Amino acid sequence: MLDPKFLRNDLEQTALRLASRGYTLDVELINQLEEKRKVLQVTTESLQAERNSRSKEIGQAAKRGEDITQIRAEMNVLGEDLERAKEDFALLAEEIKQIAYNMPNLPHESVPVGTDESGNIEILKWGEPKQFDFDVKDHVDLGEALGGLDFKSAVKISGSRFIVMQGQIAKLHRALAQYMLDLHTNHHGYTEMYVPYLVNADSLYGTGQLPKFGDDLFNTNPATEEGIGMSLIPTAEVPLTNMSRDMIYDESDLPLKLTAHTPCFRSEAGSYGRDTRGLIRQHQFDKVEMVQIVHPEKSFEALEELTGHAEQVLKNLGLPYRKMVLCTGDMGFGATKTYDLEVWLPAQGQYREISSCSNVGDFQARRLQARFRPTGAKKPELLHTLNGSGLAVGRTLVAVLENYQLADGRIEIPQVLQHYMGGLSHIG
RNA sequence: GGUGGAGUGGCCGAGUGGCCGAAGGCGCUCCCCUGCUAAGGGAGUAACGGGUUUAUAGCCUGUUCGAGAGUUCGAAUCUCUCCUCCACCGCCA
Repeated sequence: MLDPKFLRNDLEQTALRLASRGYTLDVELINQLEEKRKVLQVTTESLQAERNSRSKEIGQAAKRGEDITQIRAEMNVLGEDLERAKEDFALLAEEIKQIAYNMPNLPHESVPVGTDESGNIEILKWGEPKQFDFDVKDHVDLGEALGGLDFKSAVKISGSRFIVMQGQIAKLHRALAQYMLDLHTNHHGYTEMYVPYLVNADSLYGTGQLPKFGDDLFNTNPATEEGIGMSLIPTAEVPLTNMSRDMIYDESDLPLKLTAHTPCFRSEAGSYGRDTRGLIRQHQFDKVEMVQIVHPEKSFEALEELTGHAEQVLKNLGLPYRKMVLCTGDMGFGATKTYDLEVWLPAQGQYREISSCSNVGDFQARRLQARFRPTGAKKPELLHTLNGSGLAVGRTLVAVLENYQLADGRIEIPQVLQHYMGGLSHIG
């Protein structure tokens, strides 16, 4: 959620910046609503103030033994007026809130302007795509031939966009997650977390999945804003970032750097027909997530650092990748700036997203009421939150299978993983 | 799942209809006293929102005592629903 003050003071400017990411802000409508809001709120509150003070008088009069039937009759009338004003105000406030909740974050000045992914800009390329002297197979063929990827069983058990892994491939998948977690905790300063996979609606509002992106979630019954139902996490960003909800940290506690390995569940509504083959787009996939909760002045610095941590995983695995800065039109809802890391997939002959690292600024923190008290200061201030995949485990498995395949269909195991595979150097 | 108890400020804890945004204590900040340490004395110390304003200063004002709804001129206090925690019983990885 944006600072409501933007809606009052910097409306034109805000509209302009939102337009760069394809969001049209109805300036005139908001001006009208704000005008009404101001009047309604002031009248409501002054009625309230009058009732408060006169109710106090009644108490004192009653204590002195005076007759209060007259004044109580007046208060009944005032009460009705107040009731009406309150209702009108609540209605209007709700309308404004809906607009506010559905407005995306403002992009940072350094973000290139564009309408879709074609406007993203490559920042760097790391590693050379390997030249194969045989016809490369994709991860589906490789995994099935090795008996490690079982799409048929997954369809039987659950449906499409699920996977059953078996044997050494299942172990390799686990090794990847393990390795990432160890790297981030031992070398990058993150605290390992184990978190719930089912979360309540408050948490989803906090990180911005609700109200706008409810269709992407898997829910338990009845699962609505007010309901008791819970949702499966679409990313560990939700539980990790919500750690800071309703908290006031000491400045000396910052930054908080959290990481967790969790499954992620996404309904993928609206992506029918896209990436139907293989592990690229699944309803359930594992991810090692990094979250940082930082001082507002440090968040862009932290974004560079956090992205670097994700890059380090790719480097250590020897997987060629490129780093993209997303343009205004392709960024996620809450992001002020996002780097995507794309790994080279030889079978597709292209780079595919494997990590997305965003500085969310105070956008989530405002909803979360995630604050800190600057040393020596009285007033708490909003924190900034960041999140990034470090990395998506399933897609990393894809990348390892495809990049490390040998002519005979075996898979070489990257150096850093061999220790996690009991010293094994090859699969198959 | 059953029965009983409880949720109040950074923390502990009082408070059964108006004098309560809330006693007292701890903690914290500032000041005084003290040769050092320890002890002592005094003052201050919730968050969020609206209006006014150059102002995150001041002033006016609203909301918040687990959440929501209700009763009432008036609710931390009474009623209902829900959530959470604690104890015991049952069940269980």
